[in-house]
Formats: sequence, structure tokens, C-alpha cells
Amino acid sequence: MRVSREEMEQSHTRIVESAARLLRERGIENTSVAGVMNEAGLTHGGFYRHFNTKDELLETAVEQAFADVERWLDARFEKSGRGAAILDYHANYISKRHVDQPGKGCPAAALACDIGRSSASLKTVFGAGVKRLIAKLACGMRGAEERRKAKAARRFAMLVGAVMIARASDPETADLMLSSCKMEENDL
Amino acid sequence: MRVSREEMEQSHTRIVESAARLLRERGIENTSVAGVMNEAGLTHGGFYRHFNTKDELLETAVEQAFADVERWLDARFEKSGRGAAILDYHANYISKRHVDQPGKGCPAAALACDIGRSSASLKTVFGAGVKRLIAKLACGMRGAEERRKAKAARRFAMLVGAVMIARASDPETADLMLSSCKMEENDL
DNA sequence: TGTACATCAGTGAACGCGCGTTCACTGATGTAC
DNA sequence: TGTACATCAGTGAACGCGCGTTCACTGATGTAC
Repeated sequence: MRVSREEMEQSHTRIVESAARLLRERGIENTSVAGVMNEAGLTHGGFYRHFNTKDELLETAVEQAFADVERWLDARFEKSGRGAAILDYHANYISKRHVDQPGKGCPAAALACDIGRSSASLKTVFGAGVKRLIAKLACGMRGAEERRKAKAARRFAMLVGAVMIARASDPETADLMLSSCKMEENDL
Repeated sequence: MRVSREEMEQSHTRIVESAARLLRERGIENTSVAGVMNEAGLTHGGFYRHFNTKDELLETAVEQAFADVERWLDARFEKSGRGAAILDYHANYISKRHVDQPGKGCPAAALACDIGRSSASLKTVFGAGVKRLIAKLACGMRGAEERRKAKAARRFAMLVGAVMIARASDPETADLMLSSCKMEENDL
């Protein structure tokens, strides 16, 4: 039966949020349209009133996941200042909690692999998110524009790599990875 | 019809090699048993004379992919010495060629994401490979044992993250990632 | 404000497809004599 | 070395399953009067 415009918008939001979480937990191939709809409290048939294809949902969900991280960073920036916010970000990133909860974590660490094998449009969404994140991280650093950006990119690559490898490894190797990439030592 | 023991061993080798390549190109979910067998010049039905399950093949193929990298590194070590070998490794890793050819590249950069969602036994194979690689890379460095290992782990994380992000991004962002992670600058 | 009707969000069965795995079968290989 | 037979690597049809997508249907919502 038809629902009100407001209810439909809420459904839409729930679909995107469910997708953003399930995608990061299970990956693109293991996230089914039916699974997302079920998580959103709906049945699979109604999906196509909201999106034309699964791919369209993926783009929206990945965009949303990046936006969530940016909002988190912005809030920290305002609360503790840029330097402290970046330290917080790093410490939270390289943590057992982050490794164990991909659904709430960084979309780059959860999805880079899958998106590397996906459509060009999804890569554009992903690349734009990464670029915005790196720009934000570079803000909290010292030095010339280009050097800051490159440094932020190197750091971000390390964070993403460390968490991905930790997730893909036995607990002992995961620990090695995390403890090696904590903040104390900054040189590569 | 039955084939000779020798032919069977050759089939086995071809199956594992095909799997190791296709896995890195397409990921675990998009690599089918039939696809691997076809690539090996066989039909899918015969697969189960070689492996009990697809998972068993995955473990063998991932192991093989790591062994290939180790053999490459060992050869370079002998030819050019440890320092030069590590420089070569880094330069080859952060290259457009590596980004464009996942099938011949680092298994960590190609599969970390997928393996993070797989069985504990596959994670053990992966983690062991990563550990051996890091140990090899630490060999070419200076300083105390623990510091060398941590530094090698940080570098490896950066390399893996950079290539994964480059593969998942639009060309412009991919370039930013690669150029930022080249050898010239070593600090994070 | 009230009524009559068109719209359309959501449902659940159905579609064609590719997957991992099983199985009866084939015929060259390996072995026992 | 030659023969007779058991073995088993490889084939291709078939299985049950979950997938993305389609569709006829339902009935509350939104709108035109």
C-alpha cells in the first residue's frame, strides 16, 4: 500500500544507511538488494521505487559513508582543534575497534578492493571522497600546500593498508600491523 | 579419460596458477571454479579430483602468490644487494604498471579486502605471507630488530594502501596517490 | 471541508542466470600376473 | 615383454540455491473538483 511522502523519505534514508553499513561489513558481492531491504524493514520488491539498479544504490551508499567520516572529522575539528582532531583520527583508525567494526568504519579500508573492480562512476565517487578526506587531513599539518597534501596522502595510505591487512590476517599478524602503525613513530 | 601422473601434476600447476592470477584480477567472489578450470584448459567437473572445495584452492593459490613475490625479492637480493632490491621493490610497487596489472601483482594489495571477509584458515595463510614479506623487507634496513620490523610494516601498509586506493579511484586521484607515495619522501 | 478518483510505495511470486558441487560415464594409465 | 583388468583424471549434464530484476496486485495517499 502507498505510504506518505515523509514515510518514503524515511524508507529511502534507511535503505541507504543499511546499504552503507552492510557494504562495509560484507563487501559489494555479498551485499544483496534483498538483504539491504530486509535490514531497512522492507521487502526486496520495493527497491526499484528508490533506485534504478543496485549500482545506483552503491554510489549513493559510498558517498554517504564518506560524508559520515567527514562530518565526524569536522565535529572534532571544531571541538578540539585541527592538530588534536588528526591525532584522534589516527588513534581511532589504528585500533582493534575499527578493525572489528568495518560497518561503522572507514569506507576506503572496507571497500577499496571491491571498488577497484567496479564501474568507473563508482571509482569517481570513491576517488572524490578520498580526495576530500586527504584535503581535510592535510589541513591539520604544517608546511607548504603540496608537501602537506602528499604527506596526508602517504599517511592515509598507511592507515588504510594497515587496517585492511589487519582484517585479512590472523590475530598475531594483525597485532603486529596495528602496533607498528600507531602514532609514536612517524617515519617510514 | 585418465591422464598420466605427470600430466595430472601439470594440470594441478595450471589450475593453481590460473587461480592465483584470476583471484587477484577479479577477487574471490568473481572467480568461479569453472572460470579457473577453463583458464587451465580443463572443464569444471574435473576440479574435484584436485581440490575438495573452492576454499582449499583459494588457500593454495594465495600461498602461491606470496611465494612468487618472495622468489622475486630473493632474486633481486642476490643480484643487486639488499638496499637496491628494496628500492626496486618500492619503485615497482608504486607504479602505474602494478596498479593496472593486479593479476601479476602483490596479493596483499589485490586480496586483503576479500580475505578480511573469509575463513580463519585463509587469514592464517595470508597473515603468514605478510609476515614473511615484512621480515624480508626489514632485512634491507638499518637499526634494531624491532624498529626495523615496525618500519617495514609501516612501509608495507603504505604501499598496499596506496595501490588499493589508486585502483579504486578515478585516474586523477590515482595519480595523486601514486606520486605522493613514491620513494623521494620517506616521512609520514 | 468533503468526495471521487488517479497515483504509486510497498508486497511477494516469478523470471533467467551463474554459482559450487555431484555424478554417471569414458577410456588411457598403471599394475598384477 | 605381453596381457588382462582395476583405477581414476577428465567430461558434461544435472542439482539446489541465491542473485538482480520484473510484474501484477494492494490500498493508503495525494489531488482535482
